[in-house]
Amino acid sequence: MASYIEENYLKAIYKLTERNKDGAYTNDIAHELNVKAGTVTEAIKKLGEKGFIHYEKYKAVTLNLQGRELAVKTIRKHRLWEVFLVEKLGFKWDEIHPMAEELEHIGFDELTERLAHFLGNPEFDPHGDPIPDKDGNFSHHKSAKLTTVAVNISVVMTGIENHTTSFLQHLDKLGIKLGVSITVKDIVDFDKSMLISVNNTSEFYLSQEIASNILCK
Amino acid sequence: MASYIEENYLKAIYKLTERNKDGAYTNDIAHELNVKAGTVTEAIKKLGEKGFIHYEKYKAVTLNLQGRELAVKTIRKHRLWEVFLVEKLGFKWDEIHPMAEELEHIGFDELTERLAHFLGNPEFDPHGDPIPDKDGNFSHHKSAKLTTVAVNISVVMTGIENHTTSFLQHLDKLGIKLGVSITVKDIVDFDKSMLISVNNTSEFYLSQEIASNILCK
DNA sequence: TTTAATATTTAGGTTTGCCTAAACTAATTT
DNA sequence: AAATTAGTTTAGGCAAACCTAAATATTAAA
Repeated sequence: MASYIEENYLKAIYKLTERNKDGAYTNDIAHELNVKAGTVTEAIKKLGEKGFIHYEKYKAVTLNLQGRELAVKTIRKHRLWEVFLVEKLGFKWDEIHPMAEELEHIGFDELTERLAHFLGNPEFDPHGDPIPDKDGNFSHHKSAKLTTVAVNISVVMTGIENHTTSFLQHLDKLGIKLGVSITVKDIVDFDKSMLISVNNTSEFYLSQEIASNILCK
Repeated sequence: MASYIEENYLKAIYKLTERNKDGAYTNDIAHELNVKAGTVTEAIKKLGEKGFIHYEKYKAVTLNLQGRELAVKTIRKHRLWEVFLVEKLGFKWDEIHPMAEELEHIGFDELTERLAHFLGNPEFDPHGDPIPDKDGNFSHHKSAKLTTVAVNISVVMTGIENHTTSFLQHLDKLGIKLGVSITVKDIVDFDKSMLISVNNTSEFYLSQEIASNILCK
């Protein structure tokens, strides 16, 4: 049995380990969960004793099998609920995170699987992130950052690398959402900003900062 | 802000106060929540300080406006989620309580209202219990216990007074569910058991104990 | 009305999860 | 290699919820 809070630690460690293969550092976990470093130390020590993670003093922690399974299951639930909130309840993609953050801790396997079935076993959530199946396997669309796309090439928007509300709302305002076609019309030499067209209609400049957070294929 | 646990105290007090207008007693709350009496004393003392209930030493506690609103809102969420679980995910009425018990604590008004709308603003949950609207008003079907129905009278099954899994499963086995028509064919003088027919097809005897937990109109 | 039984509260402990501040370890710079 | 800086852990505290057991109140019975 893992508590609500333990699940959040495992999720944070999972996320950080995706970026840095070595594992997750105390300070980074603390920052991720908005707690202080000392709190993290005692939490990860206990998670180590309980067999969820590999903990050694002064080293980055990594998930072991049990911990990874729980983290992935929590991510699965989070993303399935996000699909529910958008597809069934009509929420927008920038509104759903806090709700999914609570719903993800409801722990009944049968509920999760029936929810998945009800939603048509979706493979991606409303932000384009893959939803692991019940065995923990992720679909993979081999997408690339918009910044890697050359002039005159058209691509399809498939995801984002930044999930903040302000970024999501800005994309909304620009008409950029999952599935739209983006054509790179020009790349400005000076600042690497891009002139793009969306669905061959609207045309505007996009800063490199924004473009680098948009995934396409 | 009230925690998950505080909401459960308020719900328990609400439930007990429905039965006994004087209010809820420490021991009864303890029994309802599976905690010890001493734990309840400190909990209700704090709920009193926070302004959710009226607490006086050695007296039964009652909800004040704020506490009642929160209790009713929690009941609303519980019953809406139960409708979701049965209508959308296909669970049976005897399986849903534990899941709803967790879902009821997800606290986003917008989510609750959209869920209600998605479900068609139901007035009753899968057990026939009324779902309060967003202002806390309950629909009322003026139903009576099956034991009060006379011979040769037909009624419609509208609810239950016992929510245990075993009772629900037994009703399933008998084909008694919300909406079926029940005709009282005979009442046995000896033990007040009833010979009934369900939807004018199957016919069998029902103990007084069971009949007294079935509501009809 | 005194006693006995029942219910409630208080007191002292535990665990979990958080905090701050001090102590320690590791990494980086000079 | 020594010293400074950055990161981690330890220690001592606090609040929420729970426990058990002892002390009080209240209620019911003799």
